[in-house]
Parts: sequence; C-alpha cells; structure tokens
Amino acid sequence: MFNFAPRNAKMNQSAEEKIRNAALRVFIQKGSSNCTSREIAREAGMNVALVNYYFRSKSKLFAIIFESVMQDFLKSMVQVFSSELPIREKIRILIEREFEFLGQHPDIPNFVLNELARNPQAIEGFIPVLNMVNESGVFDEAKKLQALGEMRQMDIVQITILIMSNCQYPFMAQPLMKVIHGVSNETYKEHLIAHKTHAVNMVIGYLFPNDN
Amino acid sequence: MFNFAPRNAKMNQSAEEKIRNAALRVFIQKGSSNCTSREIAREAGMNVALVNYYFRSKSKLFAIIFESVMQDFLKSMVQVFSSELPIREKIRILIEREFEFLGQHPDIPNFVLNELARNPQAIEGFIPVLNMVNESGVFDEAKKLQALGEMRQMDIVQITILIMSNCQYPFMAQPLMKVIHGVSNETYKEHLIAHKTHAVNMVIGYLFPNDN
DNA sequence: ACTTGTTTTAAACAACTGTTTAATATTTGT
DNA sequence: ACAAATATTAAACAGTTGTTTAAAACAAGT
Repeated sequence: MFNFAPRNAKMNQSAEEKIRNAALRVFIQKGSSNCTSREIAREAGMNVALVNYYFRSKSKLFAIIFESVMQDFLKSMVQVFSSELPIREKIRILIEREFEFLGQHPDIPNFVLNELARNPQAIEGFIPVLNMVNESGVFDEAKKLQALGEMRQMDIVQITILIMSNCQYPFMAQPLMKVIHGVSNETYKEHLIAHKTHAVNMVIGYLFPNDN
Repeated sequence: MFNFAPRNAKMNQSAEEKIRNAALRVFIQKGSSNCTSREIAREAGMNVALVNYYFRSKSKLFAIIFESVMQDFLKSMVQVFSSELPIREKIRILIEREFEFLGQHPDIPNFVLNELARNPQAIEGFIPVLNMVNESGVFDEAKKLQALGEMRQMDIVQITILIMSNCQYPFMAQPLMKVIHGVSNETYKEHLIAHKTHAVNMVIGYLFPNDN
C-alpha cells in the first residue's frame, strides 16, 4: 500500500520516502512528462541530485510510482471479484469500494488512462494481476447465470465497461461537470455520494432484469 | 468545424493549414506539454520558425486548437438538447450521436479531460456555449416530467454524469480494457458498437422506470 | 527589370532539461 | 576517537526547449 499522505503528514520520513511521496503527488497532478526532476525535488524539500541518487533516473522513479498506483487502482477490483459472495453482491460491493477508493484518490483514473493512452505497453507488466480476475471464476459464474436467464445476455467485456464507466467517469469529469452546472467543489462531492446509489441500482437493475 | 484529415489528405493546403492540422494531431496524441514545436513542424513538413510566424507562440497555437476541439466536443450535445423532440428521444439521439462522434474521434475525451484536470480555468471561455444547454429548457422540461412522476427523481447534474459516463468512458478506457480482456482493436470496436445499445436502453430504462 | 510585401529558411539565443561529478557533511561501526 | 560508509550539496555537463533574428526565396504589381 502506497503512502498518499500530504507533504507535512509525517516529519520522520526518510529522504527516500519524501522523494517517493513528492513524486507520487507531482506525477499524478502533472503527468509523467509534464513535470521536472527539480520540481519533484523541490516538492520533497531536497536537492535535485538526490532524486537520481535514490532512484537512478526520472523514468525509473516514474516506473516505481506508476507500478504502485496501478496496484492500488486494480486491487479493490480484484479483491471483490475474488470473494465468495453471490455475483449481485460482488457487483454491488465492487461499485461501492470503487467509489470509496476514488473518493480518496479522484485523480488516479485520469492519470492511469492518460499514461496508458500515450504508452499502451506500460500496462503489460500488470497482466498477472489482471489474470487473477479471470482465475477467480467470476466470468464463468456470470456466464452460468446468463445461461439460466437470470442475468442479461451480454459480453463480459461490456459488463466491465458498464461498471467501470459509472464508477470512474464521475470522478474524471469533475472539472468539466462543475463548470457545466456551475456547482462548487462541495456540492459536486455530495452529487458523487448520491451518484453511488444510482450507479449500483442502475447497473444491477440492468444486469438482472428479472429481479423486481 | 475542424479539419481532422490525416497528413496526406489534401495536397493543396496552405502552410498555415498544414501546421494547424499537424498541431491538432500532435496535441491530441501527446497533450499540450508533452510535445515540442519542432515535432509539430516536422509533422507538418515545415520549418520550426513557421509555427511561430503564423501563430506567434506554441501556447497561442494550442489555445486555438483546444478551442476548436472543445467546439466539436460540445456541439452535438448542445444541438440535440436544443431540439424540439420529446425528452426520451433527445436522450436517445444524444447518446447515439455521442457514440458516432467518439467513434471518429476516440481520443478527444481523454485529451479534453486531461487538459482540464491540469488547467481547470481553461474551460471558462466555453461557458457561453454551455449556457445554451441551460437556455434550451431541457432541464426545465426534465423537472416537469419529474414532478409528474414520469421521470426518476434525481438531480440534473447526476443525469448529465449518467449519460456522459456511459458514452465517453468506453472510448477513454480502450487501452485498459483491451489488455484486461485480451481483445484486439477490431474486437473492441465491435464491443463499442454493441455497447451503444446497452447505454441507450440502460440509461433510458433507469431514467423512465414506468416505461417497461 | 525593379520595387514591394510576403513567405521560408538556417542559425543563433537564453532558459531549462535529465544526469553526473566531485567535494562536503553526516552517520555508523569499532 | 577515528575510519569507512553513506547522505547531501553546489556546480557543471551536454542536449533540448520555445523563441527570435537576419538573410534568402518567392510572388505580385508597376
């Protein structure tokens, strides 16, 4: 688990930790190429040379940060999918955990998708993690329920898109939506909380049309 | 309307047009800060100095490109909202047009949201365009239908999020989804086409629960 | 042909980039 | 207390950045 603590959260961090946490903040806010080594060092309150002293190069530092962010990004998804709950509950809890996670780290989807759009092969190192979802058997479970007519007949790819769309986009579009409707930060946060219920009900209602 | 034509589409473009179109392609693919003036010039097959000769500076060129992309990005949305159709049809056509637009320009949502995340005040110039949606009366129309119990009781902000999530995210997450499910470009495109129907049915079904 | 204004070029500019170096400070083991 | 290892610093490095300059090529009007 990565340390998302703000700059002054702990005073007893090592220099390496300070740089790591500063890099995490700067990379997520600005992207991998739209920031400088000196900016990261300044954010950490350290000398530029220390960044390379501990991490060899900017790109190696970014690889480490990106790896840890991706782990966090994928973890709750995989965990819930691998649980023993019935599939309706899996989806419900998945969406709720995603909203909880994104509430704390709203910039991560934008960061991840943007880095991936510019460098698609960056994701290949995470195929093992992603395969855990396949191996968990959720997809097989879904196919069984579809065969029984209990779950709507649609491709697993589209089910994933459906769920993720309604979780991640509301956080990614925050700057756009705030201006379109002229609402404050606080108001938008309340909308996000209310939106979680809509996402759960709409997605589950659509995937299991015989429920009510 | 902007010219999204590829490099060799027209041979009789002026130097200014060549640079404009090259800048459009490069900016969308790499973002405003992750590309160089020389890269844009090379893509246009011209000298670096010409970029500044016609557009004064890289940032002024980007402002022009961003403006035109935003116009395209917002246009179909506004047009449909301003039409005279009943609201169910408005939403259906809105989603279908969004999918059509995004099928041709799948990188634009990522580009726009990313630029907006790093520079939120960049959107302020488009408030007039956005206000056209308000002035069209769609929101008032929705509130009336909600008062009649015909439309689900939920905030306009959340309705917007609901619709946009299911249109834009499927395109934005393409690199992620392709790896998660190990599908090719072509297969994913087919999923996107099939997904349009799901988006329409799910959203309208959720917003108008008495329809069945 | 010659002047005028416009377009295009190569070269230069200073500022900034990631990275390295070599010297200094600090910690650690004995 | 001292020596070895580690941590930190300021300065320098070569390459790239956006931008400007000054000269050249081109077009059009007379």
